[in-house]
Amino acid sequence: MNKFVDIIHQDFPSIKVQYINSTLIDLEFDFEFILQDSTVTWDLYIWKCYLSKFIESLILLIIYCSKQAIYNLFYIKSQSRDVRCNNENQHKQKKDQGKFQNFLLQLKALIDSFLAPSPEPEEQPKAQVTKAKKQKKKQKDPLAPKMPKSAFIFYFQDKKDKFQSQYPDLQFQEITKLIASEWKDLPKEIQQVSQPKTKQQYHNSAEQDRNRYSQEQELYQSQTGKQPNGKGQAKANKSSAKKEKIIKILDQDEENDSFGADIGQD
DNA sequence: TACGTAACAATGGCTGTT
DNA sequence: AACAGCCATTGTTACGTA
Repeated sequence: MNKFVDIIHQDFPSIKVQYINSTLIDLEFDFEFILQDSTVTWDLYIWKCYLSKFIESLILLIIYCSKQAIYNLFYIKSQSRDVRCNNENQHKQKKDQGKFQNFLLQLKALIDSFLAPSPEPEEQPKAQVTKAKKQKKKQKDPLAPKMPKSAFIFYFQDKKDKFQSQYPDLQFQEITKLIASEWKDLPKEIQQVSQPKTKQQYHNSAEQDRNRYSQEQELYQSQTGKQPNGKGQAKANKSSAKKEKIIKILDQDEENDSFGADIGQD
């Protein structure tokens, strides 16, 4: 809360901040405080700058304050005050001020709708989801073929022992994080000829396992008398086609890399 | 049919339940 | 004591919904 107030003071020194209690604050300011700064040329750019600052502060407000505090913010007491500015800019300033007021009114409407009583979150769906998960787990046929291992899983199996011996005190979850981190950095190593195994090789292993899964799935379906799942199969085919497309694009990108300078000169 | 999301693949240690 | 489930990750598959 204090951080928010500090930022409000810094960005909007004309705003008076008053605590009502530990969670509610009352803000009082007039729209014309911005216009008081005679050094500012009042154009749309500056207006946008102030607006972005204001929105930034609003976001902080949402983080630090309760909904009620946000509501209080928009009970703004606008005071009429003489604006010391050039006559030629006065009309534009009033117009921009109107825009700003409209913005605040729209924002207030938004906040009002946000604050409208919403139905209490029902815990029942969550329980149903959990139950559904358990039911689905129970329904899994032990004779059904195991799902194919992904490239990451192959990499995980390959690196697990190395990381465990290297960091014997680390918990397994932490080791998993390390392996995942190294997996993300792996593409950089693809270009190194000396690298024993590249990411592509793990993807190849995964591709082989997918083929294994397809064959076992067909066999399983013929043995159990179940009709092939058209939807799942179609999706799998689509996924495979999508992957091939991505690989093609990547290959194309590699080829284009040598012409990158030409592309950049559009 | 497209999209979103849960489940699952591997792994070992830990925790909770029976 | 034995067993089940969770954690942590990425990538793929299965399934439900609009």
